[in-house]
Amino acid sequence: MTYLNARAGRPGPPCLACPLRLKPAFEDKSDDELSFIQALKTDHRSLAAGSDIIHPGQENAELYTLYAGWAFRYKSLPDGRRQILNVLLPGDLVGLQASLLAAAEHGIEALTDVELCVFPRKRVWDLFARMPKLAYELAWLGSREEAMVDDNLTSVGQRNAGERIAALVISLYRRADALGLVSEGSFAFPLSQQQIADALGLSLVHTSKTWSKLRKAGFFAMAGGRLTLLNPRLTARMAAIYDSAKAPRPLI
Amino acid sequence: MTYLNARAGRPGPPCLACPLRLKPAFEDKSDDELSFIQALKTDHRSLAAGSDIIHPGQENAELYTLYAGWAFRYKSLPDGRRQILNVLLPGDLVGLQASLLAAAEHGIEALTDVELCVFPRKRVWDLFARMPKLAYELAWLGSREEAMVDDNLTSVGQRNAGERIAALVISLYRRADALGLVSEGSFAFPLSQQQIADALGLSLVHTSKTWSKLRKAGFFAMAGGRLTLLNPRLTARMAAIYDSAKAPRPLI
DNA sequence: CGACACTTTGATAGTGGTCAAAGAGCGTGG
DNA sequence: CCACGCTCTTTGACCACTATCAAAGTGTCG
Repeated sequence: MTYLNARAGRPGPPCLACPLRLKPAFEDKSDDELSFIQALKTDHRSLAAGSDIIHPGQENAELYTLYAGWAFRYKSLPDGRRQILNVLLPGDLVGLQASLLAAAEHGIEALTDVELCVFPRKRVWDLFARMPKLAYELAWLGSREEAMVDDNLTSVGQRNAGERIAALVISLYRRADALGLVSEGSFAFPLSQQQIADALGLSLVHTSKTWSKLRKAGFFAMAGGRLTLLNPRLTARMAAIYDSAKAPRPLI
Repeated sequence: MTYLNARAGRPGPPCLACPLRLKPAFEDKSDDELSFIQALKTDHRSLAAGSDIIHPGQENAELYTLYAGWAFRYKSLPDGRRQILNVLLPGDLVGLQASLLAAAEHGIEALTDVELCVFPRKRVWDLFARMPKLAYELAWLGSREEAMVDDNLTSVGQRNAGERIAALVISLYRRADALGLVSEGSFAFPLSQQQIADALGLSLVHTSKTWSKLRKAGFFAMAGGRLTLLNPRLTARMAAIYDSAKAPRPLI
């Protein structure tokens, strides 16, 4: 996070060959649409972990696509408290809200080193004018992000510490899985406990205690920055808490 | 909320004469766009307070505009806990997320008796194809709603009970004010304490205690279902907590 | 090895939850 | 007109979950 804070200009692969297209989570695009996107894209940019992709209050924010790495949206209060609103994974749109609204009401920070595809704000309008199908998908992606914030809010407002952590882990596991990022039940989990605390509205200390309680109860394990979901039965109970399906019992 | 649960067919005013257009909050539309909207609108519907506008899990939800009254989006957990995600005021879009996503991941309930303008889901696509400017505004409204959920999440995750209530009251006051719903410092405030609790992630009892503490401290008063913001100095301090401006002190 | 960031643990305090019951407000029906 | 039932609000007592404070432990990197 020191010397390379905004390495730009590296071309990245052409959109036609974008590896994200291969993932099951991504719909097929027509050649027309792909070349339009390709023309829209003005840059491929790398940022180090910890740097701001969008500053709080920034005007004229650009629109990005997260090509590689993790990021998160957050909102700060004047006294330093901050809330992580949602986590962004490869393929997610970065800064749609900021590019539609006059000024960003939140910040976006790189959680790991990231690579971004850059689309200038002005051309977002072109996209609406000329590629309604893509515009529709943009709106769809926006709704999807809102649904994730909805989930988080429900967690933070209604669940206790253990349930919140379980829900977060499961949600990230599923999203990582959909991207093919899970191998042998484990996936890279770059969130620090402070960041988990900020995402769940908990204190760092309580997060640490609850986190290790869940680990010791056999829900999951951490090793080498990777998280493994253990014990399918327990995991299923965690999922029951996460899904709107069946009645929960206390987690621990 | 008994006999009239979905009185439909009443025409409502033509969009050209929509009273919401007169409010400063609403941008001018061209005649073209207005007649397009008018053609899109298939119904004008009344619902009683307490009824569901969109059921949780509902598929093929229609898109609405809230013509009159208040509503709220919510999300329930299997055991009955529920989180109110945001409050909808006249002029707000209802069900954008539900109409873009395959199935609604939340419910929307009428808080007061409401009147809705109905737009069929299928035609939302027409709007993207033929009226890019309107589509852009739709996406803009979606981002605006997400920003409101962001605020709520930050409140619930980071603020204590008194601050949460203050932030909610101020935010609603400002929105009501922008719609011309405030007269002499007071506005209709139809939320029950249970609903406030559900919105803020608090228990009913604690909400009641904190609410009356704020009242007794002279922040606001309730009478006849209307809330009055008292004491500009205290209000300014409440606003300071709400705005991302200056460092807060304890509220009470 | 030391600096630094992050995690863990123990002790203590407080915000907010739960339980229980009483008080207000309001429409319906005797 | 008042009683009854219903919903919503208020209050008190008690307890638990979570925050705060403090300090030690672990790991990584130059």
